[in-house]
Amino acid sequence: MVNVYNTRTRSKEEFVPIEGNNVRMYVCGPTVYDYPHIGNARSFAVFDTIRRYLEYKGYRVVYITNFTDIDDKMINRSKEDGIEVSELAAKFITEYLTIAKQLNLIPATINPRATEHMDDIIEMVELIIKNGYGYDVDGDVYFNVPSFETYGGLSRIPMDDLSSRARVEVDEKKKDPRDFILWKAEKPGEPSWESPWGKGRPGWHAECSVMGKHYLGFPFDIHGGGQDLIFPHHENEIAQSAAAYGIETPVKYWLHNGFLTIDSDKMSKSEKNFSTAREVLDNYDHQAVRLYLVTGQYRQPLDYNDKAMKQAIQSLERIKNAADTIRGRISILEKIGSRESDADRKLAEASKKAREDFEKEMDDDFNTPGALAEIFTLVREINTLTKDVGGAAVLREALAVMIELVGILGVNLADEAQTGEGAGQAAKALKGIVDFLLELREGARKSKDFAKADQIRDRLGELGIEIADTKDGPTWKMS
RNA sequence: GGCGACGUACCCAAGUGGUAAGGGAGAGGUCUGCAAAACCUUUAUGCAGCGGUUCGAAUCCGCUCGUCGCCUCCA
Repeated sequence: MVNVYNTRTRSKEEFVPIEGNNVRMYVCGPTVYDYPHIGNARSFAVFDTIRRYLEYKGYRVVYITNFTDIDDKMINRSKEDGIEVSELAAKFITEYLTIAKQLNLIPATINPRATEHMDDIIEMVELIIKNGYGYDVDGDVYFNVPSFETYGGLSRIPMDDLSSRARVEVDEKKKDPRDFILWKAEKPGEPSWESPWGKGRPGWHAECSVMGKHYLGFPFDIHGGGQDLIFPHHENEIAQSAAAYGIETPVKYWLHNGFLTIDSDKMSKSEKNFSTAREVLDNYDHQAVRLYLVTGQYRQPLDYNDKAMKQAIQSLERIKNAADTIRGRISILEKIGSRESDADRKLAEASKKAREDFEKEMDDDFNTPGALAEIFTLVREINTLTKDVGGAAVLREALAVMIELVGILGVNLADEAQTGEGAGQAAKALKGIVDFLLELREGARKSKDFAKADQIRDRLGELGIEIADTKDGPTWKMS
């Protein structure tokens, strides 16, 4: 049983999909006007992990994450750069997809774009007007907040409080200072679409409501995004969707991830205080970055700094070493044959327990640090027991569990270099050659010719083949 | 001003009523020709502070201090 913290109710709730085993999930995607920063990457990684875990639990997940490719920021940036809005969008969509791949995100079921859904957006605005929640003034269409009684339900901002804060640019056209714009009348030189109110473009994040409805239907199960989207973005989204389609609760569970900070300050584009995902991924191992992003529970703030990254690198290394230890032992067993012992039973037990404990942590609102701790417990068991395990099947099972659990966190251990187990004639030959050299080296070591032994190890090391001596003989791996 | 989050060892970070997970770093040790890895021991009588409730609190309540966020484009 999975429990999730629902922002709407401010409490943990048992996760029960609306429809059987199917989970419909929408995560706010990037506005493609600039390079995503590492904080954006956290959001991507967090929701990817949530998705992976739900799939692991046997749910069938439809996962939608959008590209917002038309809004003020898009227009402003395209003017600055002197390129078309569509060109700008194409550039950063490519960038996003590259980062997504490097972070090992499972591709979304669909990545819809706002500009592909103009008809739907216009239809929604029409419905809002028709239902008495919106009005048109000279080509601008506003949502009338006071007419929507439950406004503020998600962010829990009292209506009165909102009305007293008409401080920034009071728009004379608005009936009420709290009203927000749904459709903006065309300005010269900006992209626009035909509508019943004249040429124009969407104002707020209408696309999220529209695409959520289009691909998932209301109500759907999970809507995710960063905490900064709670107000006004998601508050408005609920109001729009409810007002247009008459659905009281368009989304069952609202999940919001905490911020990633830099030196304890919020990362923010407007403050020029951020690192782009690109810089980070160029500087550090991709898998380590991914692991780092889930070292904190997703709702808590997470600080980004060199030290945190170094720790993630160490953690990843420890996990990889354990996997290599098993692989090395398997290859040794191929030579010396099996000889089962008490350790076999213990390791089998540890694998089973690791899976159970991992699930217990993840069931509790996706507690990734706790889940990671359970993985490390298994790592310790592996490191302690493997040298005495005699059955390859037990080792393979432990390795499979490791790979699967770590995989939920987005780290791919399966593709790691294996000790010559790869298919193909070249791989076979390589394995034979290295094994032969190791035999020679063992001979040298026996006759205390350490100079020669070290020479072999050093030369292989230069070629990217690392040797490790164990009690039952040497193992090697590609580094 | 309104709303909210947080404060756990040198660092990161779980735990939310039953007597402090895990990782990193440090120290000591084991193994080892050396190396790498690994293993063992060790590092918070205490969880911002002060009160209260309780047989029992890091966990609940109150107050204080501190940090941060949202309320305006932002994951």
